[in-house]
Amino acid sequence: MRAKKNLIRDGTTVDVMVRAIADRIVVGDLKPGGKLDEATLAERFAVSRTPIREALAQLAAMGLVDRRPNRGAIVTAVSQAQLASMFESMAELEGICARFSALRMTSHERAALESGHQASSRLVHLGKEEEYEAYNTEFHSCLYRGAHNTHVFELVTLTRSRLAPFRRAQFRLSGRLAKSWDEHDAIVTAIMRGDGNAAGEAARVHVNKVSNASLVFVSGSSD
Amino acid sequence: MRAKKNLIRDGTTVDVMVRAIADRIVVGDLKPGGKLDEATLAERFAVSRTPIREALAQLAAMGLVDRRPNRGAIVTAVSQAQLASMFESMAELEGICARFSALRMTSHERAALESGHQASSRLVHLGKEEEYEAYNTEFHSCLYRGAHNTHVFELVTLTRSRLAPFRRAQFRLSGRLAKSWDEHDAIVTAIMRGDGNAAGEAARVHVNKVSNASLVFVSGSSD
DNA sequence: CGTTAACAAAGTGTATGCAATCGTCATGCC
DNA sequence: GGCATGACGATTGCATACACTTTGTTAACG
Repeated sequence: MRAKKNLIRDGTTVDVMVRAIADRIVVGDLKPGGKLDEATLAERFAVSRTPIREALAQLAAMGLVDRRPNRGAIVTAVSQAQLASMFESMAELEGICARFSALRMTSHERAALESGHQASSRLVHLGKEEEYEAYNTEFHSCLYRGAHNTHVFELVTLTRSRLAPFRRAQFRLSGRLAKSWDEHDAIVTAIMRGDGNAAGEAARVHVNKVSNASLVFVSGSSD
Repeated sequence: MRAKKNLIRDGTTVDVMVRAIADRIVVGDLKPGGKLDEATLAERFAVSRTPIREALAQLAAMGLVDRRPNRGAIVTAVSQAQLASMFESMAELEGICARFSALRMTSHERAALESGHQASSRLVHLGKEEEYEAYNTEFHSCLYRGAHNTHVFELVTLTRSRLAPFRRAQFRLSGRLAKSWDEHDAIVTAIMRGDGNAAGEAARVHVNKVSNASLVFVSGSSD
């Protein structure tokens, strides 16, 4: 009876709701500061309030929504300062991952990283923004995994997911694609040399560039 | 006030449950791998299953419990490797905080940090472990706040809370108190000089020492 | 006319009931 | 005798109902 929905039924209904609501927030259907009415959401997704409540609790734990006791949930309004702090954190975390990757990646991981990186240059020359963005995600994931530190992986994944809505449009900036590749190249090169500090620094520089590119859009669109 | 029940009602019942269950886990009443039966917990705390469920969801988001669909929740069993990765993360995060603190602390924050640090030397000479541990917490909190980065603050606070159960006994090691103070001193000195890199390095060294001291106990007590 | 208090409506928080799912045990077949 | 399959029990997951808190509005009093 439940496996008939058009939604993918990976896990429990709560999980589906979490992703559904998170998507709405990320897409922009639900704006920062907007109230999240439990009954309305329940009706909209044709479920009861209980899974909605649990989903909101999880989203609150993720930081996507704010939940005041007895006063409902609202979409977290991230200030410019908070956003900047998150990007800064991201740069630091990626720096850590890159440094650890340079010191700890297995030969197999190194090979995969470099081959993917070299292959991605094709996407740059062809100007395939969408595909490059997909590869870019994979590239960074490689770094996170290569650090061989489960907790850092968690932290960096969490931060990245929170920043996802704001990172979307950065590749629209002219020349950003090629610059991104060059920055990746610096990271890969340092990792291949086993130079942890250089890799970390390169990664920090890279993310800071991305941050600036992204903040341009946000500052233009937000209040 | 709303405190008509015998229980202290700080916030919502769910919050109380979260803290209560988390306490049980931290204290050791609930051992890693132990099953968390919703009905049992509900009866034990004299509430219904609903707030227990929400509490478990939050605890799962915090990482203290694992929740398999339809199979209940169990206390997260942290492996030695995971624990090491968390301590390592902690060292990196504290390093970041110390570096930022060196560059960004206000004069008022610097003064508070140094005066507290100097005052703590008295606790070391008197061998007041309990009080020093309390001060130690405050010392590190100063660093977290001094970094002036809300997201890093969140991450480091989260990690610290997860490590709390394992950090408990470290000050029992002989001479750890004095060594801890010396390490603090190196951090404070670097921050006062405004030397970010030195402060970060000193903080990393410090936390790594703490990690080793703590892992000694864990390895001795765990499987 | 402004301020405050009380009431009403809306929405969250909690409790309980029912359905679906998973684990276990027993029985039958290979 | 061992393994697979089916049924039963236990526990989780979801839905609904009710109680309490909050907030906005209105009316009365200063």
